[in-house]
Amino acid sequence: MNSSTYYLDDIDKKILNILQQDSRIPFSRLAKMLNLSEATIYVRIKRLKENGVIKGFYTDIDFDKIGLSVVAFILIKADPKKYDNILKQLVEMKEVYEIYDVTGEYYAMVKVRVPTREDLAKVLDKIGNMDGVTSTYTMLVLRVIKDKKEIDL
Amino acid sequence: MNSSTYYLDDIDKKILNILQQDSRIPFSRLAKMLNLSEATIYVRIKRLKENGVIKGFYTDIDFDKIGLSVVAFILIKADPKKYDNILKQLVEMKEVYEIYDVTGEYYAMVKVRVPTREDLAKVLDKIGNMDGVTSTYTMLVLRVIKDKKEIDL
DNA sequence: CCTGAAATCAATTGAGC
DNA sequence: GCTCAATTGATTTCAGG
Repeated sequence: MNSSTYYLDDIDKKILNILQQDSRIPFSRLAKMLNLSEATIYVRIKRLKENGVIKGFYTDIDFDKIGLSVVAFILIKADPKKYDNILKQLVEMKEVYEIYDVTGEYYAMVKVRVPTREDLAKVLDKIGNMDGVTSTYTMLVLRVIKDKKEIDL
Repeated sequence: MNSSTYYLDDIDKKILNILQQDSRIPFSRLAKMLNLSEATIYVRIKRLKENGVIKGFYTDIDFDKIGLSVVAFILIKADPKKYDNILKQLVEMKEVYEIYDVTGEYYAMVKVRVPTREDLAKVLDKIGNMDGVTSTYTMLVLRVIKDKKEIDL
């Protein structure tokens, strides 16, 4: 619980649970499932969007199917004075999908996604050669065992 | 490029680019944006779903706003003979959102999400005490610098 | 905060090029 | 594979409890 925590009642939770699994479900079906009017569903979802609880409705694409099948996590150690600048460069890279500031001996962890291993090698070179990067550690993803995008409310 | 790679033409790519950012956009708007009939958009999206390029439509929820604000990545070293069993247990844990088999000195990387640091401590205890887990390394996420869910097609 | 009904707009189907 | 037109179904608004 923190100050920005938004209270969700049971109806909100049920709506969100369903929308997490299928954002294109018609409000009319949601209304039937929850025994409420369409107008209520409409107003609830509108409010959840306005409050920022719902950040957006996205489409999940099979990256393998479109030839982006190499995924890796890279841990980065850096000179603290140059860290901000490194982050800026990482943010700009289209192969970099996620960047986290983390505790521990490494400063940042990034997730990259590329078509081939050669592309990964290029990305590693680029990151390794950035001014201020003192070392990197790469974990190539061999298999995704679990990837749960939704939360149980 | 691998055997399961599915060919996307320019229209598919444009449709996917837009749907990635807003899965609830009306087909009628997509049709206008791409100068095509609604029926064409309809048929294209249907095919992309049937071919598995579109895996689903989901809703992105602000985890912070609902009180799930602690995120960590945990690297796990394990006895190879007991690894499969460890994975099974990790898959069952609701706090574990992602599990990857990775190359390098660690076997697996998992992403966990919990309400508080105490909850994280409990999860770490649980994983550390699983039969066959020889060591773990935890990186608490301090800040999410980038989290790009879509891909540029 | 909810519903019901009206009005507007969108998804889906099928004939035809 | 596309369009047009018709049908069905969904979203949005608003008056009223």
